[in-house]
Amino acid sequence: MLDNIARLRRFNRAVTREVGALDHSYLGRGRPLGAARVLQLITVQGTDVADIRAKLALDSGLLSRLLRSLESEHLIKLATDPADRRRRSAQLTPAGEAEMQAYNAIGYARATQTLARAGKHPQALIDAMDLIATTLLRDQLELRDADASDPAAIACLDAYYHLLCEKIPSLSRDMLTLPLSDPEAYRPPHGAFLIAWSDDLPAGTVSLRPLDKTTAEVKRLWVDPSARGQGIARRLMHAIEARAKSLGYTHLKLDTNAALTEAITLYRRDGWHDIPAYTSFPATLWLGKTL
Amino acid sequence: MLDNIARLRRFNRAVTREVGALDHSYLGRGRPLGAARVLQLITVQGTDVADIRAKLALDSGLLSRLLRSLESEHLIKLATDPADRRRRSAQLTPAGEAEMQAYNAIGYARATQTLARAGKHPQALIDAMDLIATTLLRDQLELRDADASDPAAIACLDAYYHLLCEKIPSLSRDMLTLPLSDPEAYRPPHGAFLIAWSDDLPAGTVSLRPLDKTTAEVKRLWVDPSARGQGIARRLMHAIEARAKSLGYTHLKLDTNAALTEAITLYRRDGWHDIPAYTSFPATLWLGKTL
DNA sequence: GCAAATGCCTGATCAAAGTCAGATAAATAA
DNA sequence: TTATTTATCTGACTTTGATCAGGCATTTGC
Repeated sequence: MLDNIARLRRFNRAVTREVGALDHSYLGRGRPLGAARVLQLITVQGTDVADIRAKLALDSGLLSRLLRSLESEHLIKLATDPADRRRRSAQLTPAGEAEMQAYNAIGYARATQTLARAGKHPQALIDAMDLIATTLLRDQLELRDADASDPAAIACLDAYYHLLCEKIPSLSRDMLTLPLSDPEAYRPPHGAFLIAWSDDLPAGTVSLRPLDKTTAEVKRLWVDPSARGQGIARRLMHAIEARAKSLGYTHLKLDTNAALTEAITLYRRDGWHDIPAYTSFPATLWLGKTL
Repeated sequence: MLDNIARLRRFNRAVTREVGALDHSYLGRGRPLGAARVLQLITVQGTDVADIRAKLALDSGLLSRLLRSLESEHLIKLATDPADRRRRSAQLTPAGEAEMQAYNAIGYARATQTLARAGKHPQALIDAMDLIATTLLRDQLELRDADASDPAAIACLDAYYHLLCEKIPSLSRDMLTLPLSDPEAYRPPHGAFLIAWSDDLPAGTVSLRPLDKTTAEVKRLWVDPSARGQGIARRLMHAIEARAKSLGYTHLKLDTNAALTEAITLYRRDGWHDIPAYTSFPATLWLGKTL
């Protein structure tokens, strides 16, 4: 354990250097770091000023000035929120978009440089970073509704299918098509599609579709490998069960494959019980739960 | 690749938060961060002011003022270096030591807290951190001479023996004793013991002991698992060969076990060739090289 | 021996970031 | 309605960190 502390402190020092170097490179565009950080949170669609303040933990006075300095550079436009006219939201101008692109290019270049230092095993470095990011952002995990046809949803499902094919040898990737043929089934008011976000990366997903008036089916529970062991699957399951309840269902079903042992352990521990088969291959196990 | 960049940037954000939180907790002792950072580099034995400046990349004027502020708090004493009276070195006073202890306690507490967030697999988190730290500090790796009876050397050898026992089933840990029975053999002017330091963590080691006037033996090449794949073993071997040469040897020998395949690949690629057996179990392969 | 370089110190100045006490306007609760 | 809360802005101020030019004592190179 003592040794672990030494390792952790070395990590802190190494990463402080790295972050410092990144910050320094962000200064190359003649703008203090604070302003650059604020700019990077502003989107073309418009970002709530309150959101920025919360994310960066800034004093309202300081943020106000930073925003005005960005406005005087014509990078953003400030507008009052029509719904609540005390609130303001910041919006990127075309010039602001170009400036963002420039910052992204810097980040991209530095990231490439960092990966190049990984030597023979760049993927191992990325995996390690993922694990750390997911762990540190654990309490920031956010479950949000998505549409089954969103790019993020499709990316999750693709990863999920990939995993299935690895675990179930007799299953081949071309038996599973994307996007889903029935996205409508996963939309309100009868279905749902939840994504668990860690920062801006999808870490897991689960979905719900109607079977009949009182019964819905839980489909495609998936958690990114780098985010396992943190209870994300359980959070997703609890969320989707709560959603099913609020949509008026009284019974839930799901089908799974005996190869997915961790998931099955989770289901059973959460009160799911065996039911008769209601689907075919690749399903080999069928579970139900009364809400 | 694009996805990797997104992952890397998420890592940056996660870790910036974490480092920021640590920095913030260091402020709890009524001293600006700069002064705290300087203080943490100063030892009871005395630290060269020039070293501090190099490590923190500080302006000499700024450092001078920070040192004086620490001195006025009676935490350090400044003395001119007797060997070069332009140089100065800073030394912790007892009060300074106590203050350092307090900072260490803060770091320890935060580290414990971070590890607690790792959930079921804290060791996986530490391993990931190690991999990242070693990668990022790759160009800061420093080879330094050590004594075979140093605690750091013994820790390295212990890890090495552990690895040997894993790789060679018929070998048991109690057949290998520490500390070494012949530390004298690894001291100048006839032997050497090198440790590769990544920040303040030993990442690898190799040693040299005399066999006769013209021949020395390379012993115990080891690289920490978290630091593999970065050419550290090769750097250690090249350094020890250069050292052997400068000590006047013309021939090198080593014994190893067929189970240590990566090491053997390295030896052969670096011009080592088979020689007759000159030791017994656990050795199963003997190599030589002419300098 | 002397010029140049080195290591550190001093004083002046600056930008960035953060803090705080109000001011203003809008929304909300009583 | 009125009082309170909320979201933002403004102005005054401070600390921190950084830069730069010059000064001084010492060491090094020739």
